[in-house]
Amino acid sequence: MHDDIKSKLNPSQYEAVTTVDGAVLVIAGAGSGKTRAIEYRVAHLVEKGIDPKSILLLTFTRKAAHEMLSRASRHDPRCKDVEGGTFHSFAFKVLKKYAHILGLSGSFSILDESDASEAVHRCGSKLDFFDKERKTPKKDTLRSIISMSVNKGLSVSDILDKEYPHFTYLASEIEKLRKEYAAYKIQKNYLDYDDLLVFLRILLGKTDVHKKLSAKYRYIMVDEYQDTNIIQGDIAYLLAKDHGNIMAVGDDAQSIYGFRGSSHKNIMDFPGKFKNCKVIKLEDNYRSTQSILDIANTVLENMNNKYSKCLKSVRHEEGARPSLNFFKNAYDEAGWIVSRIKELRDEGIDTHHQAVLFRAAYISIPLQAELSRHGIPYQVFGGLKFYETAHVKDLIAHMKVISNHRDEIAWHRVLTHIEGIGPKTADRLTEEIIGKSSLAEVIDKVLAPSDRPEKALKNTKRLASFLKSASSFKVGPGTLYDLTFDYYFPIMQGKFDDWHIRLNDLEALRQISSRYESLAELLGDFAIEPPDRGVLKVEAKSHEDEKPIVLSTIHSAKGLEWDTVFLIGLVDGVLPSAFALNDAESIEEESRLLYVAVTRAKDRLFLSLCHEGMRGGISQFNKISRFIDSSNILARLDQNLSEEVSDGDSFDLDDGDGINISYDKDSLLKDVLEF
DNA sequence: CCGCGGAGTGTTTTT
DNA sequence: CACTCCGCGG
Repeated sequence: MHDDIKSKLNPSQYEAVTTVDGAVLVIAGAGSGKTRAIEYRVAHLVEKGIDPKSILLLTFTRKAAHEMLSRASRHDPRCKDVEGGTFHSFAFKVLKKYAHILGLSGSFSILDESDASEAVHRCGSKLDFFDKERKTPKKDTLRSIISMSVNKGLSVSDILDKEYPHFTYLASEIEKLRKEYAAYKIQKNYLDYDDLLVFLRILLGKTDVHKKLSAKYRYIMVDEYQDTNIIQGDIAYLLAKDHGNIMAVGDDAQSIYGFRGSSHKNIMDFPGKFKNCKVIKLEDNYRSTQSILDIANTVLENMNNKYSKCLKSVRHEEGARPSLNFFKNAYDEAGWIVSRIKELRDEGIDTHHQAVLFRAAYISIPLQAELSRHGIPYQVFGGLKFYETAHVKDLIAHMKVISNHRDEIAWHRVLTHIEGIGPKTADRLTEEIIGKSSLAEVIDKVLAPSDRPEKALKNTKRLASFLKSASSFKVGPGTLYDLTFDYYFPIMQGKFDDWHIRLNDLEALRQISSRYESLAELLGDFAIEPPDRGVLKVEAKSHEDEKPIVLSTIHSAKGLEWDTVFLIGLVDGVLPSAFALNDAESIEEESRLLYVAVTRAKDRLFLSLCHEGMRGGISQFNKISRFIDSSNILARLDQNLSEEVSDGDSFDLDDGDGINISYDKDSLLKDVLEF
């Protein structure tokens, strides 16, 4: 192994890998072999005889943790016992064990974003916050204001000044609401995503739990450190302060999570927090050709905050010049990308070595349609998760009330799906339900009485019998799913016109459920480490074993790389996002996002945009992104107009000149109605 | 009090 | 375009 290390790493990587004790900050430019350094370091520690269970690897996504540990396991199988995960999943695990120290039950439920909004709404109603006489923020906005104040460590009024100046007059009331919401969650044994971090910090900072944890985890590693927020930074510090063995890895130029409170200050302050912190820089780029890096470097150069980085390719290849491609509309663009993908595939670049990246998931919809049309399988990362869709949330809510019969948010959802029961009755019943000591009692005492209208009665009975069979004998999550589905299916058909499409998601949920041993585990994982939206099944006749091409938001593409990258939607309002245009700091983050996107490409980079944009149903002319429309970037790109690049694949119709007009409106209507 | 239909609104990124 | 909010009829 040792010779292996020396031959496979450059001197800086080698130093990072072989520094075992003390604090180390690794500043790693894009493509500089950061993942490789972590992979080898984990393997090296284990080889040295360090117990893998005493190594903790905190990453930003579960995917990243999994990737690094499975790579490390190839060097030494013991590496699979290393603890790895996101801050949130780690917090979940620790809190399950130690929540009682904070006076909380270990069987808390996790509120996802929409649950949290519901909860905020309940608290607001209780405080008579929603006054019809005045304009108040919606529940989602309130939740996000409160969350931002937690994650950025600022007061509600600071957040309002910055993000919602028109609501500043409500500052003290929203502050009150924030407190009410916090109290509500503690009382109901709910934790939202922020609480996981906040409570872990309290546990580590104010109790002796940090002693136990730092005795257990002797070696801490944190990836993507530039994307941690203040709370996460504190957690890392508290975990490591007793022994000082911590390695943080990051790149300040790739900080793209400012919107949820990440702060590049963490990375700057890191060396000051730990004595004798070693700082190692990885600067050589192993990934991309020089002409791709030239674009990346120019993006950095154009920013106000200067980053000292200048990426240099060690591949010694100029490579193909990246191109900028203009299209009339999204369909032309999609058609062109699909034919280019096929071309490259025929040249031997497999589709899973290609990726299409975008700022926001909705940008990719026309492309998804085009890929399906051509039978090319694809997988979408980022954007709306399938667990956030209404039908999946519905089904999960039914499983939640079985897991925790005091989950009032889940009950409310379940009850309002019964015909004849509306929000008011649901509130009243929920109130009764949470006073009961068991689900059986709920079924007998609350759901049985018959003082309701005929229709509601029948449906309540159906619910009661479903709950009885689902809870009366020990059913595993798989069986429970089936029972829940049988109950929910007719409701779903009534609620959604497109229920048949939604069945796909439920099928995915069925498969996931059947893999779990316990319901509590399923629900916990579902909130914290949600599965990605499944591969879209496309009948790929000629290329059956073809791996899907990745379509991903730039955020979700972090840390990954492909031979060929298509970056679409390079217009003002998309990248940079319309949301960021008023604020210099946000604009900077958008341009770091562009930096992250272009540095994902190894060999080929295609930038594109289309001029026909839709906003709120009104079409408008899209302007080229301000980041691209600068002479030093344009000079490095080959530019193609859509006429030159379009091929025979898209529809090419003339305007029908020369065909006799044989219809008037009446005869058209007549023909239409015939069918 | 429920549920339907019409009007209005705002639209990112993730755990 | 999709989701939420509001007002009215049953």
